[in-house]
Amino acid sequence: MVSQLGTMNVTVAPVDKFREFLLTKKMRLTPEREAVVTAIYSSHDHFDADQWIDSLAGRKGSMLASRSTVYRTLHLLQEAGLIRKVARANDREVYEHDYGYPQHDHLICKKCGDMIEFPNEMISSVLETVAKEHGFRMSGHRLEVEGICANCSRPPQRTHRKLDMI
Amino acid sequence: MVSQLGTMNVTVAPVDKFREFLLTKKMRLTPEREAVVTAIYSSHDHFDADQWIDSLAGRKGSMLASRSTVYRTLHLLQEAGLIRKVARANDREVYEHDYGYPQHDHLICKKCGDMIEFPNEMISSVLETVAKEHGFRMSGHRLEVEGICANCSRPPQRTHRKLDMI
DNA sequence: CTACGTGCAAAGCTTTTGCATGGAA
DNA sequence: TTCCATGCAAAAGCTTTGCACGTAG
Repeated sequence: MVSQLGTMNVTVAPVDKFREFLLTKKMRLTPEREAVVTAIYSSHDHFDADQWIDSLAGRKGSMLASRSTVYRTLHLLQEAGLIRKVARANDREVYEHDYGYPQHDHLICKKCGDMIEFPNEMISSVLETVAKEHGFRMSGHRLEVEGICANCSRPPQRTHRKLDMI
Repeated sequence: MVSQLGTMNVTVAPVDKFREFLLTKKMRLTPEREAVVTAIYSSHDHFDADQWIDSLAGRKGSMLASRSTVYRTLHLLQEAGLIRKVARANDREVYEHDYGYPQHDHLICKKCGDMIEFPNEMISSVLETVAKEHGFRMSGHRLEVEGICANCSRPPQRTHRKLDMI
């Protein structure tokens, strides 16, 4: 059957893929692990551990997963190929979905911190060539392009407020 | 006059460039800062903070620069464009010279940790195109290609010892 | 005399780990 | 019963920072 997740070009939902992965390691898809996966796949934004710790372990009464479990699950999800580290911001690892979405890298604005995705077929093919030349078995890459985004490099021109006519 | 540093294609020695940079910030090239620069530029290997802390702050009697100073100087050297972060290994930032050497990126073996440099003109030009398309003012990039190096991917074939014939 | 620098030690932060408890098979 | 998992709290480990003292100009 086909996935009901419109934008994704996969047939197996992330949670299911994760379950499969866990099976191969004799591990279980616990409610906690499921909560983490669900949370992470509820949106396609970049994220770091803390975000989910806040929302999953934050509320005292109804904890969905503890800090430790979030971290532990993040590792598992990486192994499973469901997420990957894309950058490092504020001393935290930044992750993103790595399943069901086209390959891309990021332009990172060092002023506003915005991360702009761009497709990386060109780069991948260059890297494959390079790797082959070196007898290097490439398994992945991480490319952070640093600079100032269009918005932030606009001249002083005060940040558009309601009324912009003097 | 021309640099006496054979392999480098610069006319101003690193230390001097650093001094110039410091001047623009009303800072001084202290003996400690000089020691750090000298140490770092004594070889072209990749390095992390700890390496220099060990060798500069290690000996009790004759400390050349303290832990704090090494870290502080590393930041300055980055600002000055003399070094750059290239990767992250063992939870430490890995730096390399970023002055007087041709642009390149790295293939990083996740087995032995070896870092293989390769020229990146192709990649840079792709990135410049991409950046332009997004009105992004690129100032640099960091590319880590992960995989297994030729050496490590060779079949079991025991690591060549002295006698390799049975 | 004033501003810049340094070393020391303590603090900061994210991420990891040890341990006792709890639950699925 | 036997593992696999979790939460809590403490530990780890790199890097940063506050502070008091020195010292170049």
